[in-house]
Amino acid sequence: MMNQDILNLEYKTLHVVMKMELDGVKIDLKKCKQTLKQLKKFNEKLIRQIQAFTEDEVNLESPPQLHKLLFETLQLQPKIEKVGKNGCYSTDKSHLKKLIDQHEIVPLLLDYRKTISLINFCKQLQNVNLATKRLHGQFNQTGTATGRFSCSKPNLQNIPNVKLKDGETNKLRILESRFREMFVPKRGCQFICADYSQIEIRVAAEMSQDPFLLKAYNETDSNGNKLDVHKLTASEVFEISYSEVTDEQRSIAKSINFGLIYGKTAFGLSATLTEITGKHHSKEQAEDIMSKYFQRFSGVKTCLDALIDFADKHGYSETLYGRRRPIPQLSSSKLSERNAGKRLAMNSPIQGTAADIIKMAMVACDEQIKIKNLKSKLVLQVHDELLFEVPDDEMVVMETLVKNTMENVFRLSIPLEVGLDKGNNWAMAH
DNA sequence: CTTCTCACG
DNA sequence: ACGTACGTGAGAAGG
Repeated sequence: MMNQDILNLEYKTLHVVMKMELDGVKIDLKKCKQTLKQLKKFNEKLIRQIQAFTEDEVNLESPPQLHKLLFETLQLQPKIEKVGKNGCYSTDKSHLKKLIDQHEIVPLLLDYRKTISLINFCKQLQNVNLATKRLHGQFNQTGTATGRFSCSKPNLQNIPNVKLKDGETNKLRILESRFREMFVPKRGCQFICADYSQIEIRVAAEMSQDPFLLKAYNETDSNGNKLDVHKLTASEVFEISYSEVTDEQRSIAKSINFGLIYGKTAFGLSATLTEITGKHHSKEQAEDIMSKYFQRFSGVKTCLDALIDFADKHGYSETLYGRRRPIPQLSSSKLSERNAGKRLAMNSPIQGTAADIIKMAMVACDEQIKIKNLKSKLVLQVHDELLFEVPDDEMVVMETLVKNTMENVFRLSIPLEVGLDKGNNWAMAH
């Protein structure tokens, strides 16, 4: 059963989405073709290098054949791993990285995978509509479990997002960084890209009313600068002063903050800690950090428990705006299923509330554009981000319109913050 | 049709 | 004891 507020929101959103799909987005086909050519060349070279290690023809797209090549022909030693359903060791990126020192073929395989993936993106982006010469993805408004959009034919919500650091020379990274540059505004226009900053953590702060989380978003440091939520978390968990937090400690705190949204366990956190620090961290060490976290952020703990209780009692979870998601897993007889249900009960209201908010923002921005008789168009939505195609003479008014509308569309006890970028392509580089 | 892998938030 | 972080779509292989 759908709540009336949500139903109204969806009806209003429908018109905005329809226009977004019909308008589509312009692609720099020249850049796309050029990149495809370079990727193909790069890919052929990798194939030659890889095939040199074996006499057999190996289909690198086949995990079973790759398993054979690595662990039988080349005798690599898998690390503490179990086999999958087809009796093979996993050969995905994270597992290959662990084997990187064992054989020079491993980095080549990683690059090969990357080029194949990027080549497919190139092919998809070339399928522009013959009449409009633009790309028209389908934004599916219904169908996801949480209220988010999905996008298909092509999926415009998973375009590589790589920002190069100064002096980066890795050729594949450079090629990968071009993909958002292929999305360009039409003549006489610029893009405005507006994204909500940490919207899910802010929703968690709102739902929990946890004093420390509220403080992170409501208060400033002694110099009047905005606080960094991950840094504040680190200072609480590691019991040090805010200014003493190291980059590594901040990065650990960040993974805790995101982890809480997903119902991460101590086991999962220990793996993340090992990855971040490069040193082994036990489950017990992770448990220590988590218990310290929930001791300090006790409001978060209470909130997550309440979300589980609510879903247990009703059989569904609910967002701040009343969107529901049934969670039948909670009444499963299998413990692992029930645990999965608990994670959904914690995550869905948070992810779903963020989805509600950006739908409201899409509607509100569309209304404002109409009221002011502007020609600016919404061209993409990527979960917490809106991309507008804006005529040059509307730039000034649109910048404030978009930011203000998005930040004020739904009032929380903490501010919603929107980051705004403009440029002549989606990468906004320079 | 299912499994694996990989891109995004 | 159980399995281990949520939500998506695309492409390829293998059955």
